Amino acid sequence: MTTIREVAKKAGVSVATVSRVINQNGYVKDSTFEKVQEAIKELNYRPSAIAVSLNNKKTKTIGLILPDITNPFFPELAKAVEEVANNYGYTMILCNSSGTVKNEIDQIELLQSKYVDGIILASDSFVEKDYKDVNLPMVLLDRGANPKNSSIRVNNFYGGVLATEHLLEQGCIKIAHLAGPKHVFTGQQRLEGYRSVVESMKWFDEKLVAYANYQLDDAITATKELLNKNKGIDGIFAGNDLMAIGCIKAIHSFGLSVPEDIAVIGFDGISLTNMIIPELSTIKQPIYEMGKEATNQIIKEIEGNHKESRDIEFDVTLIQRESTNRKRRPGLEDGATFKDNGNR
Amino acid sequence: MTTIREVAKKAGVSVATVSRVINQNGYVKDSTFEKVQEAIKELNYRPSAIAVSLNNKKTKTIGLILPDITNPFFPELAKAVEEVANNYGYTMILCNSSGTVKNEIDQIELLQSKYVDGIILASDSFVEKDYKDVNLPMVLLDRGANPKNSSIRVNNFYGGVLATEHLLEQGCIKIAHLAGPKHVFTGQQRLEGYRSVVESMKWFDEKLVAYANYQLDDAITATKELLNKNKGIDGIFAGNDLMAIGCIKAIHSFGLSVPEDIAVIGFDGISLTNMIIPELSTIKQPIYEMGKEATNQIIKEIEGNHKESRDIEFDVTLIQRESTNRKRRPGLEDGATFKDNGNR
DNA sequence: CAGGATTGTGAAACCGGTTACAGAAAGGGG
DNA sequence: CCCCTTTCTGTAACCGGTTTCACAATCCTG
Repeated sequence: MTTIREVAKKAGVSVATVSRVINQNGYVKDSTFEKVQEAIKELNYRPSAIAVSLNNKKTKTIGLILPDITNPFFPELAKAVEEVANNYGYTMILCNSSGTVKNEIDQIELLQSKYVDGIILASDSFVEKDYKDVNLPMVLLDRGANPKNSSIRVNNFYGGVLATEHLLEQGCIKIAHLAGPKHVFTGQQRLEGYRSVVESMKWFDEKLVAYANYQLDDAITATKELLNKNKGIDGIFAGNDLMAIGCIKAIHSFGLSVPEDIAVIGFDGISLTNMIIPELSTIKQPIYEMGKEATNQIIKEIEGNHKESRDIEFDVTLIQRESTNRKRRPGLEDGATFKDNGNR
Repeated sequence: MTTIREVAKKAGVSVATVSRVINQNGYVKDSTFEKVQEAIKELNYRPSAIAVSLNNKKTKTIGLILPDITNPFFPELAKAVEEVANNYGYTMILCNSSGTVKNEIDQIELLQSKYVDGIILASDSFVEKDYKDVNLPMVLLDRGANPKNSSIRVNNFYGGVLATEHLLEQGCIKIAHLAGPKHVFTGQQRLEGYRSVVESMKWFDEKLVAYANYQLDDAITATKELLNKNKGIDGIFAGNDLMAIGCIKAIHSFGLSVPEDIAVIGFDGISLTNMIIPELSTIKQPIYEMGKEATNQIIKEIEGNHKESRDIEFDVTLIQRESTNRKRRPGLEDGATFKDNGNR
């Protein structure tokens, strides 16, 4: 690798001048500028990002910590972060925390010692007391608010309301909720949304709430149990899309069908939802937007002099698809399956 | 941030001694060692990774370049890379190339100037002449071989054979192939595998091969076209799982069902395949293993003195699920749908 | 044309570590 | 007790840039 001193020698100037040419600051005579540029080109010189970082204490790198990149919610987020970061000349280090607080803390330590300029923490545990000595910009995604850090999230409570009311509108008269883990912020909020709608209804019963860990397999087990313990369930609001898919699989395993026997709605709006059959109704979060905004915010905090932290709440939207479509279109027999009649 | 000099002052020793304590090399008297350790603890000192890197020209960072993290094949790969890298004390920078060669080259340049120690290039374009002046370890994933770099891949040709033969065994008598993009290595190989099995058959016709870009939407369009142009197709081998899902959706839109009317098999073995209904048969690649091995190899090349590059080929396996299950179980009417009879 | 402002350039300190080297202290053998 | 190892520690150079400061050259103005 060529160094700035070699360039200086070749161009017959000092390293200071070369540095000025590279950063286009300070006074440099036109003819000198040319000479240096030429030397740079000839030697195929690129300044060492490390040496630069050692001076200005910026690495142009941000860390993204998330529970598990294989959870379909996160790739879209990661993509947004990476793209926006790249646009601003930053690169992104990705860390899977597996959702445990210990890993999260380790990852934060590691990122700090690698001198990332900021961290986006998209993990979901509640704990925050342990991050006390993180003194670099950090934005929180999908977590409880915190006076010190900016946070990005959606109105999970309202989403829960929306999902539940949608099932009611579709004529469901006994609606269960498959909630996310108890210690997870988003899961709690969505559950509260559901509860606020149904708790006054006469059919409501605490047994209609089950918990699972936001994963498919766990959701299948939990749904089977739910259906065994309760008679007459005709709608399920699942805490996320992955679990909604688990619901559907469990329902099918009982010989029932979706949405005819039981309508199912998820939460998140991952792209998976329109890949499965039946296509899944869901409460959509603007995932890409959230990642984009988180990245904008972290970069603003890194580069801005004033570090005003902000709380940004995005809206969720109901996406209605087949899995909750119980009001059949006129002209179709009840129970018939929809078909696009292609052009064959 | 505290520096090594502050620690030295606090412990009443020189920076050299502190450095010796940190790296546990050289001679240090026990009592001095203790003193220094104590000072380190008290000041909560962590050496700057940047300063260290400046000396030894290692950043303990590897870059992973892939076409698109939202393609479900890649998160699993990324996870493997990240986990193994972490185990060895490395962190991972993630880059989406969007599959274009220009971006790839830009990303490689960027990673080089950030002094990553090695790169895993999991992208799929053919071009390699442009990487001539990459002089740091690089392993190629799912690409054509290259004498200079190690490569990891599966036997895509054999996978194509396996998929096609499986459809034949299931009684299909006119099998189409929805191939990946023409310029992509894996797509070509899989197509060749298919072709080798069917080209001698009397029903074979070039019109049974369609191309799409490995994406869902594109696959839907291509499949519709395929079905319009050919009569009597009863089996489709899709170049990857995402396209297989597109196939199924297209088939449904024609009012046909899978696997009764048309059997469908994919390629990759992403976890999505057992989420959809019907569950998708596929040719499974050991994705996690591949990522793990790629990372092991890159670290070996980084840390090892000898840089023997290796070509590693993994085996693919046929996973049979509902989407190709045309040999009904005894006792079930033809055309009936399978149901687990839960315990309700 | 004198003298201040502006422009152009280089030497050297600095960022925060590692390490070669040299010298001091302690230990061991004759 | 002297001398030679071995153990211990500090000084200073170095990694590859940026930046301050001082000084030189040029320009402008009265």
